[in-house]
Amino acid sequence: MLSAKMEDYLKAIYRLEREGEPPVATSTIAETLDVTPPTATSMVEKLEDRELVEREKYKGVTLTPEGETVALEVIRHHRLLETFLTEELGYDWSEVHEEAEILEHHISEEFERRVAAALDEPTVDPHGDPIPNDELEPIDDHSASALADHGEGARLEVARVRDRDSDELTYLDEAGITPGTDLVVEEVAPIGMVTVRLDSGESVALPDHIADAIQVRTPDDSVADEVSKV
Amino acid sequence: MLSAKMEDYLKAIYRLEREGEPPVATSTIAETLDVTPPTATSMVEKLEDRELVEREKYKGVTLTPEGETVALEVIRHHRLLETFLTEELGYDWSEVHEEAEILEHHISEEFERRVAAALDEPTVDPHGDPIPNDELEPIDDHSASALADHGEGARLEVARVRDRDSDELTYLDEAGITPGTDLVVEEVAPIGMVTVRLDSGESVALPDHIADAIQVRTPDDSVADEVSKV
DNA sequence: GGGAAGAATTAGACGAGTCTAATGCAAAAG
DNA sequence: CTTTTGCATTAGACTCGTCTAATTCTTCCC
Repeated sequence: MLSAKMEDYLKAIYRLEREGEPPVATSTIAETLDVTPPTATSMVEKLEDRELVEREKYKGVTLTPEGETVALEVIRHHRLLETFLTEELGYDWSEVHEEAEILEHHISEEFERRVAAALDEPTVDPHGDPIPNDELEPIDDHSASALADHGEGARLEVARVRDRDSDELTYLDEAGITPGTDLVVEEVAPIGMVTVRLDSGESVALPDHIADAIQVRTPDDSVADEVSKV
Repeated sequence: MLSAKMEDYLKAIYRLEREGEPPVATSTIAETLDVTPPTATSMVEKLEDRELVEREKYKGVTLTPEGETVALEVIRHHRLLETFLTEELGYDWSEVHEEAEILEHHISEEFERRVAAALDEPTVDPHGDPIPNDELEPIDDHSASALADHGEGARLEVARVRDRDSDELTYLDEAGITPGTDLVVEEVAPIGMVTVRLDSGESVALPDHIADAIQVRTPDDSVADEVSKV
C-alpha cells in the first residue's frame, strides 16, 4: 500500500511534468509540497526504490508508467470527489478542493466506482478539468490558454478555473465566472489588472494573479470553423 | 489536531467503558486495537497528556468529558457514513463498515453536516445503532439483549446487529436477518447453535458466535405495555 | 505475611517523514 | 580551463506509532 504522502508526491510530479519540461527538479517538488529540499530528495529516493519514478541524481525525476497510473488514479479520485461534493452534497464549487485533497487518499476503489456511477460517469469536474479514467488524462484542450494572453475586445469562453486558493475561487464564483461563462476582454490595464465584461453586462476587474487561474478558449470553436468554411 | 490513531483509541475506550466496568485496562485496549500492551501504554500516556483520559497507573483509564466528546464525534461520523453509503451509494449494509472505519477520521465537520442534512438528520444507522449528536449516545435500549439469552419459543424483534466481521453480516443479510426483522427462537441446541424461524417461515441455524452479534427486544414493547394496562 | 502469577510499565530500537546544517556536484562566467 | 554560484545530496536529529525484551507492580493464595 502506498502512503498518502507518496501519492501526494506522485500527483505533484505528474502536474509538474505537464507544466514544464521533465525531468522535474527536486527543489520544484519541495516548493510545490511545501517541504524542504532534503525531504523531497529522501522521498524521491523511496519512490525510485518502488519504481514509481526514474531518477537521475542532481537532475530530477520522471514518472514511470506505474507512477503515472497512480498519479492519475489520485487525480481521478480528486475530481470525482469534487464533482460529487458539488452535485450531491450541495457544496459550493469553490470550497470542495480542501475536502477532496484529503479524501482522495482514503476512498476505496469500490467507493470510486459507486460515486462515478451515481454521477453518471462524468468526464469533467466542476472546475472544468477532465476526469481521467485509467488512461492518460486527455490532452489539454489545445485552444485553451490563459486569459491574460488575449488582447482587448477578445470574445472568449471560460474553459476551466484552476483549483487553488479557495477565497479566489469564491470571489470568481460570486462574480459569475465559472467554466462555461462567456466573456469579453474589456481592458488590459498596464498595472497588472484585466477587466472583462460578462453576458450579464457586468464588468469584473481581476488582478493578474487571479486572471492567471482562468483558462479560456474561443467560444464554439468547432462550430465557428464549420461556419467559416461555408 | 488529533491523529486518526488517537481517535481510534478514544473510540475503543468509549466502547469498552460501556461494555464493562471502567476503568478500562491497558491490555484490553491493546487487544481491541490489535497492538501490544506497551504500545497501548505509550498511547494512553499521550492521551493523558492531552487530558482526553484520566489514568491511574497500573489500573487503567477512563475518558474525560473532552475525550468522550471526541469519541462520540468519531462514532457519529462512522454511523452517518454507514448510513450514507447504504442509502445514497447503494452499498450493501454488510460491507460499509471497513469504508466508514477509515473515512470517519478524514471527513470535515462541513461534510458531516451536509451528509446528515442529505439523509434528513437520521438517528439510527443501518445496523440499528443510534447515531449520537453532540450529546451522550442514547442509553442502550434497555429491553435489547443478546439473542442467546432467550429460551425456545421466544418471539423477538432484531434491534441491531453489531458491526464486526463483514462475512458474518453478509450471511445474516442474505438470510434475511436485519434490524427490524421479527423472529421466533426455534431451538437452542446444546452444541453451540441456535435456530430461529423468520416470518417468511424459513428456519435459520446460527452458531453461537454469530447469534451473539444479534441484539433483540420484545416486539412492540411500548405498545404491548399500553395494551396490557388496558 | 510471603511468594508467585499475571498484568503494566520501562528500556531500547525501528521505519516513516520531516527538519537544519554541512558538504558535494554541475553548469555558467570569466 | 578554472572558479564561482546555486541547487542537490549527505549527515544527523526529532516525533509518531509501533515492536521485543526486561523489569516492576498488584493481587491473590497459602
